[in-house]
Amino acid sequence: MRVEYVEAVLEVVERIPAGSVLSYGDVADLLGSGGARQVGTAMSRHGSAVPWWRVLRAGGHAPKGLEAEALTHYLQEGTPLRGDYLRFAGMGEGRWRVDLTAARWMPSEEDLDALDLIAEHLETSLRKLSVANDGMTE
DNA sequence: ATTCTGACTTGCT
DNA sequence: AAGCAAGCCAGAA
Repeated sequence: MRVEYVEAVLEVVERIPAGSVLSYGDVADLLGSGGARQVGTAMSRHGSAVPWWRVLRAGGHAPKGLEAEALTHYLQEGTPLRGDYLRFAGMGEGRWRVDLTAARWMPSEEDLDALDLIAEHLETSLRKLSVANDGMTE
């Protein structure tokens, strides 16, 4: 996975405001490159320095293995949740999910501009590399 | 080229 | 809610 891709993913995640979230697939769509799995891989390996809990599965479940820690962040940020999170909030246990329809980030116009810029930059740098590789192959 | 492996997704039981 | 199968995209062996 190219560093340009990882950086683009992280830039997008950093723009998600507290209390909002995006699914892995959402991020991939915004980038216009790769898929949900790629975003997941990038976050798994390089996401520790950004608000990683704001990117999660399409069904509203937090990233595998990080549910407890994610829940504390959701409670702090007031992220819309569904389920029995109240009862076990302290331990991060119980059945709960982020209410994606309510919590999904709706970027403002300027945010959209910034996101477009990120996607565009990513596209051009990836294109350059593929051209360079074609040259090598021949 | 083939197979396996993922912080994935969608549809169906 | 939980499990499964398929489809998905990329990297590694």
